[in-house]
Amino acid sequence: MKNEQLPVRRPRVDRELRRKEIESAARIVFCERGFEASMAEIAVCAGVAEGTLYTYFESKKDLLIKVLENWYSAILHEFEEQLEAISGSRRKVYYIIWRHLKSLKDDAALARLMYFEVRHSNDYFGSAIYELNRKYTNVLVEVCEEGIKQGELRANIPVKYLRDLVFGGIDHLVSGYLYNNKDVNIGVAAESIVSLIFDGIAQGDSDMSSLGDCVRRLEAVTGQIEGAASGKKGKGFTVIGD
Amino acid sequence: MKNEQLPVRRPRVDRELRRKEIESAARIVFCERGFEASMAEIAVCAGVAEGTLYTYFESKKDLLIKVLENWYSAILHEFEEQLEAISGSRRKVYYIIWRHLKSLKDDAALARLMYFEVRHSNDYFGSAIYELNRKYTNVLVEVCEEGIKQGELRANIPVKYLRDLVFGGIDHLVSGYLYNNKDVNIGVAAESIVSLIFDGIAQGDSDMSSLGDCVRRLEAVTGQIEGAASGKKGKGFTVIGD
DNA sequence: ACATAAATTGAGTTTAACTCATTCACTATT
DNA sequence: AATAGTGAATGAGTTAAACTCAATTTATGT
Repeated sequence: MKNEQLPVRRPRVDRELRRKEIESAARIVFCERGFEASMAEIAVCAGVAEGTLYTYFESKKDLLIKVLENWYSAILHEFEEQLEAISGSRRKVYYIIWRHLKSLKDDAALARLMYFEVRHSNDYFGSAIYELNRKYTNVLVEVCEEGIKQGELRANIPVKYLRDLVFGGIDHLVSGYLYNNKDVNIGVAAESIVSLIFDGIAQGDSDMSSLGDCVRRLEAVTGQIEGAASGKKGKGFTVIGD
Repeated sequence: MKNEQLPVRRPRVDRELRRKEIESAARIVFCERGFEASMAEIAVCAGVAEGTLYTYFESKKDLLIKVLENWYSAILHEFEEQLEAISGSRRKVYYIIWRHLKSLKDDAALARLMYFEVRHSNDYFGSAIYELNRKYTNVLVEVCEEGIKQGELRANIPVKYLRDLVFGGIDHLVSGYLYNNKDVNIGVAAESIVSLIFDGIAQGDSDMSSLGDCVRRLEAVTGQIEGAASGKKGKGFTVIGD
């Protein structure tokens, strides 16, 4: 007869509790040592035998994916919540990009694992975390469609391509930084990307574009005022910059 | 010690020739079976013993990287050659994007290996193929800088970010297709990306709407100031700062 | 108390990359 | 032609870590 994981009826230590224990041990070990970390190490950190891990998770990769899932779904939650409070397509898009960059920066170790181990592995597509990621990136699509409806954005934007451009671009941008812990100024990065996306690179009407610049500068100034008023320090998030 | 039977055939060949033999055998096997392919299989295909592989290549990954290097440098060569014949920033950028997409489509198996196995592995950065890739993507940067000089493109483009956006975006776009052999219409994809990059997504057709947009933005900024004055703001995202 | 179910264990299995002492093909020297 | 020297080629053996499973321990229902 075989020992398989079954619906919990009579946990010695509550099964969900232990699962959480293992997940948080794994998070710690993975963050410290990357995917090189052995299951033995994780077992030690969680205070269980190696074999036990396999009664909770199918494989090492599976365990890693669960860890990243927890992380990601927390981000997604905050993400959707905050976005509601922001008005204007450009500001919304800016927030999406900025927040995404911030997540990657704040949890660089996890982002690194996501990027290097999961994102491009064969079992990523179709996984729960893939779906999470779709939902996450789709927020941009929704914001754009709303912007089109409001007349803030041109009607014929290939929205799906835009999504790939933005999130793929950020991946590409950040992966270099993730590798050797260089610092990214996420404010500058976000504004650069937004300006590319919104204004394009073609030489347009110079009056108009300088007006846009003017507005952006005003917004930056506003931020200074606001920051001073609310007494917030606000480390390094500049709307404009280069 | 235990080498008694020797049904061995051992042609001794020029070292560079044999290296090429192994590389092309590896290319075939990797393309067919992916990185799952074992060194034993590659050895059989190349008609040598497994150990021999290790006198030419440090590791399996090293061998794969060499295979991809050959592929990539051929692409790069054609790339630079063709580009000279094209005039106009937009047409050049279109070609870069289109040609890149075409390479990925034509050699999907290799692209897949590049994407899933090499691109995000730890020893990618600093490798020769990384340098090749830099050179490759830098062509876009050069084209843009030329376009700015010619006055075809706006002067203040954050060119590095543009590069990440384009190539990262394409990666992102294609990786989905690479996974399940869906078809991509590279013409449509290339044009969509070019239009995004050049024209942006902002509504900018008429002077009026552009001005209206500016006014709306200014109003929003004013609102920020007012909000700041009343001191009300959650922990959440503010347009500026955080 | 006892039987039973299930959680836990760690020694053992597996698998494939990688190593290295040895063999032997080839060349230069006599 | 014989011999020695060089280094390419070999494949059995090593290793390391993910994963398995029969046995063990512990909690619970009757």
